[in-house]
Amino acid sequence: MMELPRLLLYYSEGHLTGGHRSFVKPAGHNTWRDDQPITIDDGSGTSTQQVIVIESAVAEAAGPGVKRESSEGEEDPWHSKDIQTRVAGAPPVATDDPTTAPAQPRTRCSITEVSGMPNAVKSETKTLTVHTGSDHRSDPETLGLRRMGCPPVPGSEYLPVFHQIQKMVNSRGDGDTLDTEVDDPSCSYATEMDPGNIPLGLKRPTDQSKWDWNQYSSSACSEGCLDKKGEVIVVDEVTVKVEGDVPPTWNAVSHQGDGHSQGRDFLDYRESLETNPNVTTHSPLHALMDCNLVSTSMGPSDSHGHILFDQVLNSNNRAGAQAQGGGATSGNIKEKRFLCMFCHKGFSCLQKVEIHQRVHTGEKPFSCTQCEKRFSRQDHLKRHQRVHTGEKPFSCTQCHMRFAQAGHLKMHLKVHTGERQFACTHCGKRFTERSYLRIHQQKKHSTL
DNA sequence: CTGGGGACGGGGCCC
DNA sequence: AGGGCCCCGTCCCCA
Repeated sequence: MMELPRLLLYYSEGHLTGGHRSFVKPAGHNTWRDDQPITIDDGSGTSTQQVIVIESAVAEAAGPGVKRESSEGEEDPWHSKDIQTRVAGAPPVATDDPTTAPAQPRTRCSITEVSGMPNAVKSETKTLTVHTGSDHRSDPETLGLRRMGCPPVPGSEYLPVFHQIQKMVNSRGDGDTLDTEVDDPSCSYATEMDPGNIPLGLKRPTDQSKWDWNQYSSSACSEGCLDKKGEVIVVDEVTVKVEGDVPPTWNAVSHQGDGHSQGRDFLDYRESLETNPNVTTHSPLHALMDCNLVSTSMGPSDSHGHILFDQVLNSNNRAGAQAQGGGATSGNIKEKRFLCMFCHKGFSCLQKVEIHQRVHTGEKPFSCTQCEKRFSRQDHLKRHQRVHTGEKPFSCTQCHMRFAQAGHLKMHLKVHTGERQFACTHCGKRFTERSYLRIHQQKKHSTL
């Protein structure tokens, strides 16, 4: 059984925070490189944030004024069983049958029209059902992409398409049709999405093992999509109950490691789903992924669509969820209720998880005006710019050396103190830095 | 080879 | 909530 979740859907249109910028990776490049020219989109356009509150999500779902039109979707064996975030009273609309509907959109799309909001916001969205990975595409036809000259790309990643969708959403703020804003610069890559013109790294790899997460993140995330920050799905707490035990893979070790490997796991996972629509998985990552896709389809989404499961998303799975983040969420879960959709690490607030997710997406919204270098964080940019200004605020009191970073000074002070706290366990040799010790051990004791 | 410094990524915390 | 700072870690380059 499950109770009726109260689902809050946030998304912003071109919402940029803190100097947030989108960036458009040049076509043909699969990874971000510092030396690559990048088109900066300051996102000076609309920056409205819209909130769709779907209360109790019963049949009337979003309540008065909100019309929901569930399209074909699919039953998710896992989510319907284990997560049960599905709206109560909204039984599975359709059973996923890849044999009968192979070309069906794999996302359940709907049009949510929120009345009472300025401009009578209409938004493309999906039902809030969390689907399996085999259900993570929006229907391009439903979304009017064909009319926009953006035919669906078989097997291609859909995030840029969703960007299109978002643009449509923007355009529909005035009640216009979906086909507006075709001249929006962000649509420029729409043609790039054409199957015949899509060397964007969006092709699906034939060999999953060779699939580069950067390829995904840089293409799908940077293809003009990054100006769509802030969309959030918050599965509100308390009302969500979860049935079933923690899936065995919930604590799987496969989602550990560095960010890219996490992303790769994430992608490989989805890849497997795409290549095998019949695959049934129980990975929570899967759930997160699909949630993301739900948010993605809502409009401004991108690969950074934030899946923020509130603290009791998995009231029964908390232990697993805590373990999942490598212990990152093992602290006060109430304080870290925003989960990274990639690694499930918990953060205390939305912005933190947004920033953190750049680890996985590779997004670097902050660019140096003097050297084109880009940074994921503003303070990193500020710190970097000391390279250009020559500013060295940190001075040694013992030798008048100056440093641009506090850490440099701290490290330098060891020269004076003679501190060598890192001792080799093999030969006893001591070093001032852990990295020195590590290198020493690699070279001297690698055979041990 | 080692030490020193520069640069940067990421998390946590404070204001 | 957002910005900034501190801290830690890592990598790289050079003497």
